[in-house]
Amino acid sequence: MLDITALTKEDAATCPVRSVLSKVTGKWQILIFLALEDESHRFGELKRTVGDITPRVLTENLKSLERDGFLTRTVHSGPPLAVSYELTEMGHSFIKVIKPVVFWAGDNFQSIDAARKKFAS
Amino acid sequence: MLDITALTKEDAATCPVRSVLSKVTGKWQILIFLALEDESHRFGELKRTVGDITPRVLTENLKSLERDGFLTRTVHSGPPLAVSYELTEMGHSFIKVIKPVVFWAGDNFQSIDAARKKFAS
DNA sequence: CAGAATCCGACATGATACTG
DNA sequence: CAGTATCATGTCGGATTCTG
Repeated sequence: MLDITALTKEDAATCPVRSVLSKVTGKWQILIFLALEDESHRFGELKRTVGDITPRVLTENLKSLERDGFLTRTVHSGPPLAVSYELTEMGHSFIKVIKPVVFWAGDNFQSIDAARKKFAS
Repeated sequence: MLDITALTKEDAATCPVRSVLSKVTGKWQILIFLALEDESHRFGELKRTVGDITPRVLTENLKSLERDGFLTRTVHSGPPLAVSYELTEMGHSFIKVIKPVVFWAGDNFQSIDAARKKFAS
């Protein structure tokens, strides 16, 4: 088993596992990762692709991911002003381990739903 | 690419991916999973193993994981009263896909930390 | 176009005290 | 032992408005 004690009593800034998990614990990050998997996108494109996200929240998420080295932000001087976001090598590496979780979710949602219904009864 | 539109505009109750990710978005669930990976544990054991978690929060987490079929709760009539928690087959299946993420975190934390320092400058 | 500023509400967690 | 009950708080996301 992993050394659990090494993961406890630490905040997200210092605990490796929590630091990484925090990149997908939000409501939108996983969608951002998937949107950027194959190609870079501009701010507005991301906003449309991801869905109902507000610009403030999108900016916040992108800044967090950029800050931790998962993606890069590139400004193309306008006008019109354009800013593109692209996954880094680390971002691509991360998506490789997180996608199985996404697929697992698709494969097992029925079971989870069944468990919920059973538990309710 | 995955069909992102299928993942948007849905709450955690109906979106497969978010429903599953919500099992590790909390501060404690991953620790609970790892603690139960090799053997079942009683409430008090879990509390000590996981660390500074309060009984209220531990109960809440365990109930959520039980409700969705990741673990089972077994009452052994006392006295003394004993309640043991054990991963289900689905729980074990899930830990298989989530552990690579944990390992990835250990392998890449240095890079994340470096990116943070660089970004700050 | 790509954000920033401000205000607000919801939910997860923490602290403390109590119980079958 | 294994929880439950209350109260307090902090962070994340949502809505709205404004700007280089």
